[in-house]
Amino acid sequence: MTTPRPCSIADTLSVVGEKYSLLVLREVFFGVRRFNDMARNIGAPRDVLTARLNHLVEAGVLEKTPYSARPLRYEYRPTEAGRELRGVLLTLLRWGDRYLADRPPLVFEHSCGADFEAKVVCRTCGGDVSSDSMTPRFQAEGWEAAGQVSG
Amino acid sequence: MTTPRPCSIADTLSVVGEKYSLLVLREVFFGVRRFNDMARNIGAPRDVLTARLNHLVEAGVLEKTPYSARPLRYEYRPTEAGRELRGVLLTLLRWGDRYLADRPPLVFEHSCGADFEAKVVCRTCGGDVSSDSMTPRFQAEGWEAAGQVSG
DNA sequence: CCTGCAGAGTTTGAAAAGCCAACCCACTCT
DNA sequence: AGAGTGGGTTGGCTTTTCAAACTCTGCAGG
Repeated sequence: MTTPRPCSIADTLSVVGEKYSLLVLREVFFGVRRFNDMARNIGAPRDVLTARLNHLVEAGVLEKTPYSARPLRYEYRPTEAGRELRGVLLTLLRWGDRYLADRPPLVFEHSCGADFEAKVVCRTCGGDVSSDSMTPRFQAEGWEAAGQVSG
Repeated sequence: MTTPRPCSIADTLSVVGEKYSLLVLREVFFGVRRFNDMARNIGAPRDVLTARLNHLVEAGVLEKTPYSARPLRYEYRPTEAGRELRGVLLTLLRWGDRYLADRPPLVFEHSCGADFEAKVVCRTCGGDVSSDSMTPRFQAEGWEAAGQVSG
C-alpha cells in the first residue's frame, strides 16, 4: 500500500498548507486586501506571495476583484469558503497563545465581554471533544487506526 | 517596517506549519507510533519525516520513548501540548469535508450519537464566532487591522 | 554458521521550491 | 519633467524535497 491515507485534513492542507497561505488568510481577515500590504505584514517574498494568492483564488478561498480600472488593480477578499477558515486560524492562535507566547501580541474581545479564546466543540450537541468521546468510522478499507484514537 | 506582524498564528505555524507536520500529528492521534507506519500512511519521504519528528520533539509537541531496548527503537507520542492540537486537526477536517470532499473518507461518531463536526466557540460564553463578534486589541504598535476585522 | 528479513533511519544526487534584489509598467502627484 | 506608488515579473542563487539505495542492529530459520 503505497498511497497515503485518504483524509480531508490532507486535502485541506493541500489548499492552505503551503508556507504563508494561512498568513495570507489572517491578513485578509484583518481587512488587508492589497498585495504590498500583505507582503509587508507577512514577510513573504513577492513572487511566492503571487503564487499563493493565485493558488488560493483557484481553490475558491479568495476572490480578486478590480478596485481600479487603469491601472488595473485587484484586491483579494475571502469567499464564503474562505471565511469558514476563520476557525482554523482562531484555533492556531489559541494554541500559540497558550503554549508558545508569554504575552499574546494580539487579543480579541468577544461580544460577551471576555478575551476571546477558541474552543472546539461538537456542532450537534455542543459537547467537549475529549480523547475518548470520538469513535472513528473509516469509509475506506485498510485504514484503521493502530490502536484506538488517543492522545 | 520590514519585520512581519507579531502573531501567535505565525508562531504556531513555525512549529506545525511545515509540510507533513500536521499529518504526523494526525497519525499520532490515530495511535500510529512508529516510523515506518507513519511514512506509509502519510506518504512522506523518510528523510523529511525524520526531520519533522525531530522538530516536533524539540518543540515539545511529541515525545519519543523507547519501546525496545535492543535494537533501540523509539515510539512517538503526543505531549499535553501536542494533544491540544487536536482542535486544529478537527477544524481542518471539518473544512475539507465541507468544501472539498464529496463524501468524507473518515467520520467520527461523537459520544452524543451524532456524526462529529467541529465548531469553534468562545471558551468563556460558549457563543458563536461571527465576523462582527470580535474586536481586535493589538498589543504592539503599528499593527492595526486595515479596516475592520472582517470576512 | 549463514541467509534472509524487519525496523529505523542515513546518504546521495537530481528536481523543485524558496529567496532576494532588481527591473518593469501604468499611472498620479508636484 | 521627475519622483513616487502599486503590483507584479525576471534572473540567479540557495535550500528543500524526493525516491531509491544503503547502513546498522538484531531476530528467525535451516
